[in-house]
Amino acid sequence: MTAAAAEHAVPRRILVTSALPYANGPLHLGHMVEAIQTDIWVRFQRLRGHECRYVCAEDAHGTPIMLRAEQAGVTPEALVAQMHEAHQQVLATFGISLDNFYTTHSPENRHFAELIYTRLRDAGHIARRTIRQAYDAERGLFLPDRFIRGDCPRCGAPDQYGDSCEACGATYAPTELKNAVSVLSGSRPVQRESEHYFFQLGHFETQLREFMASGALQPAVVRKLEEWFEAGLADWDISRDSPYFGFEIPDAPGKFFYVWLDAPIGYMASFANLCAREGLDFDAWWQPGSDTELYHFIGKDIAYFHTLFWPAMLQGAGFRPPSAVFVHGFLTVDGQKMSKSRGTFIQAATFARHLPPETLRYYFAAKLGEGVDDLDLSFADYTQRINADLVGKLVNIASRCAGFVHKAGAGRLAGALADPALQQVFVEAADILAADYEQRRYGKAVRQIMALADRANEYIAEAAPWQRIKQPDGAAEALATSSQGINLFRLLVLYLKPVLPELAAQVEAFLQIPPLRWDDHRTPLLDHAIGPYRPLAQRIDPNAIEALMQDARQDLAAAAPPAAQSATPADAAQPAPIAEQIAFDDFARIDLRIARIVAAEHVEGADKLLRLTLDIGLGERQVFAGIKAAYEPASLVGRLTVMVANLAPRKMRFGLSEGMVLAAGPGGGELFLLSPDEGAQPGMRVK
RNA sequence: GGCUAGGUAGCUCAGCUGGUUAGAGCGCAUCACUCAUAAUGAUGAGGUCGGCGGUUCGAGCCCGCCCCUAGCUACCA
Repeated sequence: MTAAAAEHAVPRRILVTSALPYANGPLHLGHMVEAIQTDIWVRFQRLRGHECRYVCAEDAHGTPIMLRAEQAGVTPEALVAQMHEAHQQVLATFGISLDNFYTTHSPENRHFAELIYTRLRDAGHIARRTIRQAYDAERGLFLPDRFIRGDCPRCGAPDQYGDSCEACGATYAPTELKNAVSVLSGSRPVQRESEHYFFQLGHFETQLREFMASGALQPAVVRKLEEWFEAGLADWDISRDSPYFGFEIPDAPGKFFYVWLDAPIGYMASFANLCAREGLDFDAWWQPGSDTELYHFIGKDIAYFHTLFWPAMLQGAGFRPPSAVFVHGFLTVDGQKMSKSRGTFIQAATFARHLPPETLRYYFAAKLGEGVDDLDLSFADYTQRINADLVGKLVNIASRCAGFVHKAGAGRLAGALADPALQQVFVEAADILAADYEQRRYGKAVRQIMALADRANEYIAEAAPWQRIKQPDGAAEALATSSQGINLFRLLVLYLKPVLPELAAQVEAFLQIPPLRWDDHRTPLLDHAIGPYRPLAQRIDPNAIEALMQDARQDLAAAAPPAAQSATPADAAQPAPIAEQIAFDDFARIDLRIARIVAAEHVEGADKLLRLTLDIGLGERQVFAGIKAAYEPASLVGRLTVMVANLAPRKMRFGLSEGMVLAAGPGGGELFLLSPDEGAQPGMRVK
């Protein structure tokens, strides 16, 4: 259906979701890309007069939640409730117009998870197999790969995750890891057998291929899917052993649904909860062949779950598949991946404390398209764009016209348009803009709207009401042209209303009109009293951005887990807490020696390492030190420092490292080697 | 390693099935205006379209190789 046709057809019934945020951390700006993209689409549909419901929920289950709650000394339910509250608040701050923000730890979700599972089971889509898995005997639970760390079996890099090596990129099974330890207890994981339940995805290949060909997916996603089809559709492990925070599988005591099974079912649960509240007919929306539409907005990282497992689960259990899945890319900040260690990790709530949330909606809208491309938040670009587009050209139109409406017309708009042809240009843009919104080409829509704003400013410059009004009979003309300007402004605000609902509400108040609807673009506002103009948007203060960045860094320091291992360098400003007390004997076991650096050189292929040759009196040792960013090799040669001499040698990709040198600092370029005072000699023991 | 997406002016991005001197906004320069939150208007400078090779009468667009960025590699959530 084309957008133009849709406008006059019967209202569509549309259910929209965005991905469930996980209840183990605050929402960040990456979450907001998705929430904003979804909300703009939802608001657009409603503006057009369609029935559009938007639901989401807290993703409450899984091992990380269980452990985090335990660490905080609260129940998982309490942790989830707390995160739920915080997430809901942030979403509201950004104007995300959810009809329901529910939780996967709910009776409705248990009901649908059990229902879908039993239907799949009874239809023969569930298999059972015994698998071997790493188990933490001390803590009494099975370990996900990410909870096992050890040395990479290929390159020997220490302290790598159980599934892949960050140093050399190798992927492997956690059993292949050398010196593997559980990050929970530090104990060595043992292998233990357990029966798991599997969803047989391969049974649905035909339906999934149809789904893929139906136009429900973007071209890039289809190509990715083809790759997955070629690799073969493997069975999906949907069970986890007790203890696990989630729903117990009905016919399997001690087995729980894997969090990813009940997470998407949370869309249904949230909607069912809404239905109960508002008297909607759930089945009318979810039964096969329903004439309602169902859309999921997701990030590209979870495309697999939403384009394979989810449609297969739905169809296998007798529900309708999604009408489409809309996949978006990731957010980068000033060109860099959002990362805690790089300090580019910005919480949504922190942003909202310093900058108006609607400006982020505008900025994202201006850069979002229908593709899966990543989106960069460049603060310089953001500032420029908000100041130039929103304040300089858009709001300025009202600002420069309103005065003349009051001076020349006592606050009442003229009874006729001064330039019907120009008005018509603006009116005719509506269909194209609607099509762009419908196809999620928000950036294109915003560009066109801003081009129209340029036209409006040109018109006003040409009409020059400030000159007309000085002439004896010029008042009527000044009123006519400034009224025309206000009408152009009104259309621009209408077209931007899905993006800027708050601004639109302010403008509706200023114009003293009921809430704008899409169809209103056909009817100009004539012979109508308007209120006095008040500034509708403020320029971005560069200091606010500086303060935001500072706060973001503090959030990180505050959120840094006080865990024993320090995989990421701590913030320099915030000294790490003192470690656990040890006995003198423990200290005495460490053999520290004065060492002279006799050679230092770059290591071919290593990003961070320098190869040091150390003289410790008793011979030479080779040590690889991760200090490349902080020191020029030449500057090190000849100087004295301190090394741990009795550290077990570590085989690294580039050779054997026989000890380590001592340095302080957060890492990167900020590292400071220790030096002994004058007189120390290589080989002396440090006590 | 394999795969997916991207690499176009200082910045952010458009460029339809390959077709004449590659576009927009911002920024910058000059001029104009002074109604407007120093906002607006006019004019202008600025690009070997990541690199190399190929197909073609003709390539930003097609093909091959290479470089860079991001992501996926699905029993991490």
